[in-house]
Amino acid sequence: MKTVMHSEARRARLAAHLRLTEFASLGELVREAGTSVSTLRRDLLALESSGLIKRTHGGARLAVPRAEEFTFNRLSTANVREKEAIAAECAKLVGTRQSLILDSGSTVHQVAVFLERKQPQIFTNSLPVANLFSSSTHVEVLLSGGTVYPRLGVLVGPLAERAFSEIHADIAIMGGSGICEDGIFNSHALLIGIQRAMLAAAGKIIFCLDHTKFGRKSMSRLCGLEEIHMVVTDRATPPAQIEMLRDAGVEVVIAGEEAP
Amino acid sequence: MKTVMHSEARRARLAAHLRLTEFASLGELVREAGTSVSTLRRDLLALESSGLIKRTHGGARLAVPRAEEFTFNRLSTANVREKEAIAAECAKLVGTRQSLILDSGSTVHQVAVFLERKQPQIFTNSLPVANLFSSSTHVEVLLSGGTVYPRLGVLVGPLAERAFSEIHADIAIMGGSGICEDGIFNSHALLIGIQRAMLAAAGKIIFCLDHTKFGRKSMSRLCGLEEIHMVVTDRATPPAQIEMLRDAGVEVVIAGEEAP
DNA sequence: TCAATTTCGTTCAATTTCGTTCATAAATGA
DNA sequence: TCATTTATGAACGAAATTGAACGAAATTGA
Repeated sequence: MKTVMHSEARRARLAAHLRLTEFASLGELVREAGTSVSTLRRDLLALESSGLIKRTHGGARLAVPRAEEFTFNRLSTANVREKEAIAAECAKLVGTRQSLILDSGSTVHQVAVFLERKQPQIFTNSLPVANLFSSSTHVEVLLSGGTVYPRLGVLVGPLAERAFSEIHADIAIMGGSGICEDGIFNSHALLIGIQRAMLAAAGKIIFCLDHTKFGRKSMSRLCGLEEIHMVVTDRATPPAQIEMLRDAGVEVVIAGEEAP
Repeated sequence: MKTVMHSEARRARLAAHLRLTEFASLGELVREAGTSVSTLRRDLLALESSGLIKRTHGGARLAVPRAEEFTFNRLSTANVREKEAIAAECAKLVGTRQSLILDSGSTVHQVAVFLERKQPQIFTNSLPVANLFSSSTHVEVLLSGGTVYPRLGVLVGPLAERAFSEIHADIAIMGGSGICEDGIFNSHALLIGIQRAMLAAAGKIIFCLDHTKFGRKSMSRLCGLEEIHMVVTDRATPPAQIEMLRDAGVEVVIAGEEAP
């Protein structure tokens, strides 16, 4: 798989990534391009002189910002660092051209950012995710219908729920607001029905939950631990909690733990 | 399979590979063609002089990148003035708290911009329209499901079609690419089915069509003039065309005619 | 404000790729 | 059959790309 990518292809890929994310850090772009920092800098220079992007300290951003869309603002989301690590790790679990169900929520949205190269087929009720790929030809996005929930850009209601009850996907990548030995919880009661339909429609269920979600319950219980297959979290999660999950038969992946 | 391929066949194969991958490195192309680097270079030279591809350092890329079929941003900037006038006029036809079906397309998108104060309930298959009301609590947006059509951000497919067949709205605000005495036409065959469902679901049907659309037919016929109730257009539309519409029983509103 | 860290831009050596030339093999036509 | 044309593969110097190093500039945190 040691294919050397050449400048044209690399730059196209970088441009695509930036169109997707609006802004990207150096490290992110280095990972995306698979080259050294020097080369990446030269690429960014070229893309900048072509007017496509603007370079910034520590990264680059799209020259012409995308139209106002539902999109998760980096600054407005908490624990960006951890969520990015979790997202990158979770994306590694996805194979090429698999069909995925993507939950709404900021962590899962982050996962989507890393998914383009996997050329997945995505089912989602998240407008931000749909917007992310609206200009990508490599990713097929099927949006459930539903009423747009203001500010979050999540599609809710019976239309959304029914859409998921009529499909099947290889993997569901989910989020939640709390996890403990009693199961997984979510704070939006409106979403519970939809999430249950998502769980029922997927062959494999992965939850992305940062350490702040552990040991917490919130309003509505979504499902028990026995219904899920895998949890991706960060290093700050207490070992006892991880032990508890593994005892319950849940596979746990910890982002940022080196294992070459 | 170790047949000596003739240059023609080889080049066709290379072209096909590039059409598929957009970019390809030398090594990749050598594998594809099964020749030495020298011969491959000569092939690429020939393909380049035929205008099909562009050679790059380390490989080659397609001369005309695919998937850039139509970016209606540029096309629409030409008639922005007219479209805005039409949109403003069309928005005046909408009452407070009515339920609306909004077609995809740039003109109808413009109408949506003027609709917020009417506090409408909107059914649409247009991602840009949904995004427009991202922070508005006055507008309720119900998005049809469907596959996201790249670049345009339109939801298409059976899910979208079915969504509209199950609802009813006071008014449908529609767009098209051509209108003449035979009816209304649209260039995207994918959308025809959805638009028909929209028409069937609305009590009143308004088409927004600037003067460039008159007297034109395009690929697919959407409906006859007897099925629609109103057309909003601009002052540059020939009077004969307007007369024709009125004779057919269609109410015509001309944007920018009244003195305020 | 100052110190520590990160990022930037430049230079330089190493590698890869390009274009040209040359020799050989196959195909064509007399 | 032989000469001529065409296609192919290899070789080699020139040019471009790449990755690392290092001092300068900017950012961050106290």
